[in-house]
Amino acid sequence: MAWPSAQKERSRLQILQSAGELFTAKGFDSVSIADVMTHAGMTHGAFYAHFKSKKALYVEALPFAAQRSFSNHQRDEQRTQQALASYLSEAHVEGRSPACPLAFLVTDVAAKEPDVKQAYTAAFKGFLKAIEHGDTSIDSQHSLVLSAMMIGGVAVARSLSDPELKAAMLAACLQHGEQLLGS
Amino acid sequence: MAWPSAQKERSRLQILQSAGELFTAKGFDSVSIADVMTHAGMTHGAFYAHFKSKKALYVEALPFAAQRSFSNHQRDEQRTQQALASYLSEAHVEGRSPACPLAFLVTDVAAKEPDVKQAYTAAFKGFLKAIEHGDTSIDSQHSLVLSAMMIGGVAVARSLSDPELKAAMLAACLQHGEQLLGS
DNA sequence: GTCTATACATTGATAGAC
DNA sequence: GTCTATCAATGTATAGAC
Repeated sequence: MAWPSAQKERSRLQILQSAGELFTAKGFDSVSIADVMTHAGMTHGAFYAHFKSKKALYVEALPFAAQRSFSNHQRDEQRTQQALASYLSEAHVEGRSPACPLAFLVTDVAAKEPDVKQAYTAAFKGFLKAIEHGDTSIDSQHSLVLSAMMIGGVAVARSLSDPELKAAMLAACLQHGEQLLGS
Repeated sequence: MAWPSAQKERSRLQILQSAGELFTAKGFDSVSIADVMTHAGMTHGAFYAHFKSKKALYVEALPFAAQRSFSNHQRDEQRTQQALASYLSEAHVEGRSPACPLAFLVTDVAAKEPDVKQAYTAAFKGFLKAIEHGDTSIDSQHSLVLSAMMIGGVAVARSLSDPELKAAMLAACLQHGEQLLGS
């Protein structure tokens, strides 16, 4: 068997990047393969030279987007407090910074096949590790609480039509999160 | 204009009930009108005598399902601690008790039209009120944190493939929630 | 490997009989 | 008001030319 050419690898990454953005922003079902491919600069026929199905793409795009989001919100190595504020910001909720699929796709994943849930679970464990290995000390129980509040806070904020309530939600979660990190 | 007959009203409620269950369990896009109508004991052609579109049904089914879930998890009037435990239970996550659309559909609503988000927002405000008007005292900031943690905890738990992590998540949120209610 | 074209299934919504 | 039948649109996946 031959290796994939460098060009093929580039196309593949383009597709993953495109899918990560679009799935996270609009949800799996609301994005067509044609959407993904157009946004990646190709036509939809080329898709199946890289992935065997739309679901297979989802399983790979989810951790890909998670990685991108993590390294963005946590860009200063391990400054956990900074990462918390960045995560619970309006910029994140509005999608102006690379969005976290753990928050944007929680519900989306729930009713899907086991391998999709496994991809989510793996990414979530990475999320927990990042919280626990930061520059502040937190036990595993509180890291679970913190993650639920961060993901829930962002997800709920995103679904609210009332701007003030949205802002209040993010502020309350941020403040409580700082408390959890400082205990 | 004439009133709706009692029979029409019954059919309408059947549809709302069916849609509430199915949308909450599988998400809006994964459920067809035919699914809803079959589950309601009718054929899909009859749908448009009651609602003008699938989206219009969503806007009505969401608060309908929320109401049903609330009164179930909070069946003993205002015993907030009990309601918390019921909400953060595996039975709820597995969908064995009437599921809360606020948790099961957070992500689903986010990318949809403003009126859908308004329906979600209204239901969420009801959720907050229920927390604040319970038998324990909690300020509005902590009720926001608690709601984010409850919704996030249930939503994340539902998307995890690892049973132990799922149980740990629910247990951690429950314990911290009791703490929040008792301060 | 990427393109255009198309097969095939699903589904939201409408039409007309009863 | 509910039924059966059907239209029109969308979207996954495949086929074949380049």
